[in-house]
Amino acid sequence: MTLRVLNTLSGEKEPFEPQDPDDVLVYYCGLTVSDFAHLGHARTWVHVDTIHRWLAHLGYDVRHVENITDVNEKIVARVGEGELGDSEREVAAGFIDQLLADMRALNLKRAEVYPRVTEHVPEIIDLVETLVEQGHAYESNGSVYFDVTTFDDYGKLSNQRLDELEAQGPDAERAEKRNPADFALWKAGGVDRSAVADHRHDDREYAVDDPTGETWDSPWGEGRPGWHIECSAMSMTHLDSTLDIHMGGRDLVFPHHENEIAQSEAATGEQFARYWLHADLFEMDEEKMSSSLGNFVPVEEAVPRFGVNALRTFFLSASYNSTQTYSEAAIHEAEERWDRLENAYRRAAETADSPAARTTAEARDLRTAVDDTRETFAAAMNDDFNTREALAALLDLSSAVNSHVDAADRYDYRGLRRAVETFDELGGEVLGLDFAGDEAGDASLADELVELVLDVREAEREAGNYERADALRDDLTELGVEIQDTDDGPTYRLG
RNA sequence: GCCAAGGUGGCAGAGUCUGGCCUUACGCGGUUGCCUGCAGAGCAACUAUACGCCGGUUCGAAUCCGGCCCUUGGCUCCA
Repeated sequence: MTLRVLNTLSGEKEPFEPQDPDDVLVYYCGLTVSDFAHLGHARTWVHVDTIHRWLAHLGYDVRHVENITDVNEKIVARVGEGELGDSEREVAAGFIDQLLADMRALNLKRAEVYPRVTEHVPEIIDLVETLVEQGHAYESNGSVYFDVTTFDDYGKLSNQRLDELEAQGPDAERAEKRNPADFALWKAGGVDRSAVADHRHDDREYAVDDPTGETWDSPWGEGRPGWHIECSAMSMTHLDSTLDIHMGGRDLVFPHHENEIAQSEAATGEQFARYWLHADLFEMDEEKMSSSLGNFVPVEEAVPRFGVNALRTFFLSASYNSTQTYSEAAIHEAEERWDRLENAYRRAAETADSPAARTTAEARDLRTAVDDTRETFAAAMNDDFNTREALAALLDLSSAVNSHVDAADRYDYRGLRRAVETFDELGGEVLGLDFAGDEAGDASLADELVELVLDVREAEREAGNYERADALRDDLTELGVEIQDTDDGPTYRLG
């Protein structure tokens, strides 16, 4: 069973074959740090993370690089607000800290490296020089532009035709360009004032009227890197001239990724990325959620509110390559699904530990269900990362566990253990759900106290004092301890 | 205008590439029964024959072909 992925480059699902059979070189276009990350970013992250996890599960050594763009007119505009920092670097640093915290909160696997533009200016200048020497780029007024007419394949990713394209970039740039679709590799002088003005929020006061961004020396004078060039320079620096997988949001296909291909392939003469995977966008009221539209829910707010497991389940309930819409009802539904999984997990783990559990020759129903789940799950993930079906497979296993525990008078120890392992491996390792989270940490004293209260409650129940028993349960519930009575006695979960 | 993705039951959302073995996948919501001192969790069943519209191909189409309508995204910073 081989992995097949939808490649934007061909528009088709293709068998996945990395250059090296053991490694996968993954580059993910990360954020520009001019604002807080929102649920739209979170959704893409979770899918990229799950793809990473599945590749690792298949046995590949995943070399994952994810850039952070910390040079941008929008960041400079934030400097002008005067509250977040006095320089482009300072503002960026604050958002980067938050970004990394958000990623941890979402239980994302760490990338090998998170390269930043400010740390790679020499590599960027080298690459631009190469392109100028090759005749693919030209200087104009101290800026350097890529000449799109020198790259025959321009438009192959987004199916754009040069003569249909509208001019890129701010007005001031256009006069300097040979062709309307040429794009800046290097921008002369300081920050583009008109671009900064565009990014300012109208309803804010500006402490600094004329903020400036950082500039660097270059063969063309003082200046700043263009938007697209950093991804080419950094992916070549940290990975290779040819990537196996390049991922990003659908909104980056054009012009960002198209331009990355042009400048990279022109410079190296090699294919830039073999597979392009694009995550579709997250919508809010039939509009994409975005910082610039102001219609976003920050990750920082959403994680504590909904919980990381419910959020991941929510995002994974739709394909990475289809759009998804924000709605509290939908997130609530995902929370219910997650609860169902977690319930079955605990039930399987607890039942396996009960004295009535043993391995018998008969009653193989659960083991069969586990095998089915693993097979269905793998088939779903191998079919372009169909996470919704993968979740469905685990939910089927949940049903099987529940039916088994409800129906059997002797529990299948091995089947229950295998169910637990499967939840851990597929739900935990691959989908990034945290089954053990509630029991982790130093809850031992809390556990003992809860058990003490439950013992008292059991005694009251046996004595028929249901009012006192229920009062204890209510009190525990209020403290965030959920109680469930089962045939084998009460169980609880610390909220 | 050009390019791309999509329109599936009350909601959400797979399936479309590789026509039938597809089934209101999985789940949420609703109803009923079982279990329970109660609650929760769970189990069983039900929720009138859904696939944007119109044609076509086919023994057979959600799935293929043609046309049309609508939505979203990109062509300006963007995950």
